[in-house]
Amino acid sequence: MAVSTAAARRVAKDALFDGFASIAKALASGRRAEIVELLAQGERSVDDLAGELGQSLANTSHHLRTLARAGLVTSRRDGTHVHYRLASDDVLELWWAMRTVAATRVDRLEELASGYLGRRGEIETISRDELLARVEAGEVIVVDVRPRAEYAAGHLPGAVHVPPDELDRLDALPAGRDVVAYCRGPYCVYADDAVRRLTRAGRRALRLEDGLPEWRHAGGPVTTG
Amino acid sequence: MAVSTAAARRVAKDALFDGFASIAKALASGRRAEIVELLAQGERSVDDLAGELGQSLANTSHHLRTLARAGLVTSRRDGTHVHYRLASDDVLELWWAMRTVAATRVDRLEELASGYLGRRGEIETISRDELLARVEAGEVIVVDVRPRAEYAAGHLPGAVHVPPDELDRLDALPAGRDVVAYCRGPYCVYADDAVRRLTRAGRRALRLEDGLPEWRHAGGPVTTG
DNA sequence: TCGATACTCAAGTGATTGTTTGAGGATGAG
DNA sequence: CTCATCCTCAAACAATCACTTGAGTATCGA
Repeated sequence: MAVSTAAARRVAKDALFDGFASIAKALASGRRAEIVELLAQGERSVDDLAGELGQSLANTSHHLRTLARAGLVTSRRDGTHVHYRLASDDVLELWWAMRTVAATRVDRLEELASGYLGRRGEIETISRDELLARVEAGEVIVVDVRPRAEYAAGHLPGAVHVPPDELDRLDALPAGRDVVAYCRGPYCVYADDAVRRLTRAGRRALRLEDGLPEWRHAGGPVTTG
Repeated sequence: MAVSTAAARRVAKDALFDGFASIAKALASGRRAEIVELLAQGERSVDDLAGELGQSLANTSHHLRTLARAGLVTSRRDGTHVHYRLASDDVLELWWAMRTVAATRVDRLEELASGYLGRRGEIETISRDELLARVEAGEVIVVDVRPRAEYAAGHLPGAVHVPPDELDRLDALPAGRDVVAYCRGPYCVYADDAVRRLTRAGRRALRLEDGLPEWRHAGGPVTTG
């Protein structure tokens, strides 16, 4: 009797921890991690995501259903489109916790990051608090270099929008002030690309340490539309 | 050239996000999640963990090496024993973030939890702050119901140690004060077992909302030895 | 009603993973 | 040295997973 109770507890405990692990399973794919990072900017349709991921529609749909089954995303239908979004802010925090652990614990991560983002040594960064102060002092021009839909879904007040396929518009920014570019987050290339272009043109340019989702989550002011 | 650059970026981005996902992969097993929960109490030897998990030594070793390869745990040799421990507090926070998301987003989780822990409706809980206040007022007896090694590795100052295989020693606790039991964390049975036993015996007993690792991480006082 | 678009589903394939088994390496005791 | 203990490694199997292909469903506009 005591034996069977212990065995039953074992089975129940395994089932409970398999339940916890189901969350990690859902994130245990680079493609699904990319999806979460994209959905952190706001909701997206399936084929929008498929295009951004460079994956087939069917495969993207499959990944999204895996995330939905785990409870990490929800969907809503709008005509023929289905829009997916993160289920809650907890999911964002989990994703960020994962990113943090990866950055500090995975040996090859720095190498992988610079393989995608390029050498970052030359790129100057600025923290949220510093940026807030310099914005209020009117010292900087803030540039949002994310695609249109993401800018529309929310951006820093007063930010100039320069979508990534029109980076040449950076050349027309009024002179005299430093430029701070931001994008999706610390592992997004857009702001790096912008800062490199501006620096090459002889301007002082910096990138915000992290992206809009982190800014919003930290309670920073955000404008939509 | 622009095409090949875009394709190269795609490959590099996939590799980077596969790097992030490697962390989730390491946690994407109920057995490994149990290992992390156990290591949250302090370092443990391989066969100690194997016994606690109800898994073979070889399999436990294999899981530990998977966690080590992902950078989540480290090991040190002591004679014939190899002791594993969590690599950093970030790992703890990641595990807790995962637990939180699971609790709020996985539909079946409540059911799985009560399958292991039993109905918890009747068990009264107390928060960290409340407990600190009542301890300082001398109003409660605090009982640590974890196994010996974990108590030795750190416990609440003044806590009485009643290991889970000697729960009958609860009957000898001095009367007149409420009893607060704590154990490994919110998904550990030991404190529940203790509270149920005390309640059945007619005493007022509560369980601390979470366990020692959460207490320590929140800056609560901890005694070792 | 018809076609087009956006998405989901099912089946299949190659790759990866969890577990067991059995052998082998490292350490300490005698 | 030999033996026992603790742990790791390699091989092998079934189970699971990622992605593709092709078919099927839902919605909208004409």
